[in-house]
Amino acid sequence: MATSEQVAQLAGVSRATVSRALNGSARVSDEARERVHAAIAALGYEPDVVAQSLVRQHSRVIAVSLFPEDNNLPLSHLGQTSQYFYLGVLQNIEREAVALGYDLLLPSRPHGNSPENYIRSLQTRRVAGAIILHATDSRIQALIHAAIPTVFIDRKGQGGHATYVKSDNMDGARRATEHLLSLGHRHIAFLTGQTVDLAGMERLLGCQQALAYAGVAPDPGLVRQSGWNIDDAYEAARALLAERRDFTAIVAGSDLMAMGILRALTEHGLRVPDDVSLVGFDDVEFSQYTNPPLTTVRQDRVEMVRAAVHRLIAMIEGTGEASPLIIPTQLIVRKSTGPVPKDVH
Amino acid sequence: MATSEQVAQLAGVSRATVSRALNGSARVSDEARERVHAAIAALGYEPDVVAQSLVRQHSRVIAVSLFPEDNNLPLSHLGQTSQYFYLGVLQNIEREAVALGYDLLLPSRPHGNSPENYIRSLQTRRVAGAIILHATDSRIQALIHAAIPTVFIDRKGQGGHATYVKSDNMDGARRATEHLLSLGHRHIAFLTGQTVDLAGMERLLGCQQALAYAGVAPDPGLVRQSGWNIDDAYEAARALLAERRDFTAIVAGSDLMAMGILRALTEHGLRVPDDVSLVGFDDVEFSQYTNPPLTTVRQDRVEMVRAAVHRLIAMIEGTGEASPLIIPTQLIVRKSTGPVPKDVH
DNA sequence: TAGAGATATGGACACGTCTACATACTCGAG
DNA sequence: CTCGAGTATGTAGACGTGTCCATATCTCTA
Repeated sequence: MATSEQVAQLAGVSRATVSRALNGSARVSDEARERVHAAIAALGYEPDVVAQSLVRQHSRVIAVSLFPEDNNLPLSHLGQTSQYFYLGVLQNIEREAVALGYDLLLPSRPHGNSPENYIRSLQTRRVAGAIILHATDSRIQALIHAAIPTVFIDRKGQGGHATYVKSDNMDGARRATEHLLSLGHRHIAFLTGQTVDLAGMERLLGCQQALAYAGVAPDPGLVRQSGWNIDDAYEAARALLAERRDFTAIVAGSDLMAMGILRALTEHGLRVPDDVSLVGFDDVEFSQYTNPPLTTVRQDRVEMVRAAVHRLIAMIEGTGEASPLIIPTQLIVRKSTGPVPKDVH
Repeated sequence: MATSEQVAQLAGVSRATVSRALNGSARVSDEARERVHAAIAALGYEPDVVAQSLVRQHSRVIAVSLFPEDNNLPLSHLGQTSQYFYLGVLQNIEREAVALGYDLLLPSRPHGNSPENYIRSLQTRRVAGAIILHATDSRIQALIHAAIPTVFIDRKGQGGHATYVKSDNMDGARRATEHLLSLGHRHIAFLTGQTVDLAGMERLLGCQQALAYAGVAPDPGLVRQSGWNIDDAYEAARALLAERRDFTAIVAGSDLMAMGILRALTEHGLRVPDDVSLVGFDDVEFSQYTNPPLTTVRQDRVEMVRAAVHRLIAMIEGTGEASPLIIPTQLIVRKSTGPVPKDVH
């Protein structure tokens, strides 16, 4: 591990000149620059990132909060969307950040998970900014209050150094519902995760809005909440079926939930889409492999993450805008939706 | 952000005493220690991790290589096991590492993805060790050659500062095959991913070993390789079916591949398990939700990661053993396997 | 030719922490 | 009382880099 001192010695210049030749902060003669680069190549020198962070008072590191604050839940309970959503998000974050020369950090929290400790751990690591996927309201507030550039994904958090990027959940749910309405469905159930989660509430509202616009009276008995995972949705669907309610279509809060619902319907002897139509949300990779392939609302993960990373870096480097962004969704029609059956069961 | 200087001033001692009181490297009087801790509490002081890393010449940071070296492939082509395997792995790594006070880092590679550049980026960041999931042979060799403590997951890499943790792929495949043999199957096809991948080769060997032990002559025409993803397996299964070969059971190289195969079988009018039995590998969460639920070989991800992190930290801190570990697998019998049909199709 | 201005470079300090060494103090034994 | 051993603490350098400031060199003009 060569140091800039050794480079300077070999090149016959001072360390200051080496530093300038590398960072281009001031003018260096062509001759000196050439000698420095030759020495760097000869020694295989690379600047010590840690020392740079110390003297520059900040590092090119972005903290990522990918898992819930209390990372003790099984993955299947990760959160509002499916767990499988997040690996794709992380991969995209990695690709974008790495291309821009930023490291990703998942910091440890030696003193516990309180918002204050989380902030402090970011500060002592001289993190340049943070991308937050799961966060309680108190952590959101703490991050906004601290002067750390932050972008929230799928959470609304906005302030001096914070902004957010999210999908247009309401519009997506509206489109899913309109799709069902256009197929003739009038009795549409909505099974979602907790509406305390922003996405859950927005998707419910979008669904209700479409019904209202079409002049269909909403039936409160057809709206159910459960956990966002397969099992809970399965149970919720079974409960709904047991009540023998009148419906010909279901909008699910997520693709995973749709899979649980699909299973409950199949076990109950109902065919999809012949007897009941089903729409999911997310467009997880598996959705095209369910039986039947799932009609769903696609979230644009690539664009979501691209926008988040670029907004964060704009905030870090003080260039460009950091306004919130709502990303459009897209209805993907596959085989789980069809015309309303002639004889309502 | 308070510094140790300010703490020292408030406590009426020198910076050295503050440092000693925190790190316990030498004796400090009870009175001084108490005053220091009071000052720390009053100022909300926390040591600067960056400065510590610089002076200590190492940091409590573990680099994680989660994605393929060229992170430009779609997730569905991630590698030998399914992508969904890896989020679980990362979550477990996070939980273990964070509990032990280590940060996780996904380093950027400013100068490209060559093994040398990767090593160098780890060194300049003063990383304490690395956990590697995807790696080419050349990167494995480079890591072993560098003096960075490393644990490979599902790759065999061993040397001075490197060891590995992997599932017992051969035994798992053997068990899966024996399960089919015990159900009466004699014509068993094996569809796997590339056997250049260690796991692919081992699983193939395990399958063949079980056949040999049972005295069943292997049919080379029933062994196929494709990509590890759903689509490629689907195509491979279709090709196999088009050849009208004689088989009553299939062992798939992974659960994802099994899903593609399942689809091909279903489209071909074959029922699972009535006409053909099917076994997967991995026990991805979705496997219990396919139709029918998939019989598969479970890899113990939690134990795998726990062992990897603990081995790495043992190597970093110079305590404990760093021997390779082969983790047992477990056969999970669900509904995709059944007795051999009376009339072979 | 002298002086001004531009340009190139080196010296020295700073970032925040750890630690080897030196120093001051305490206490008991001879 | 003195000396030595043991304990507690302060001083000063080190880690590897960036950058301000001063200095040296060069070029051009009056």
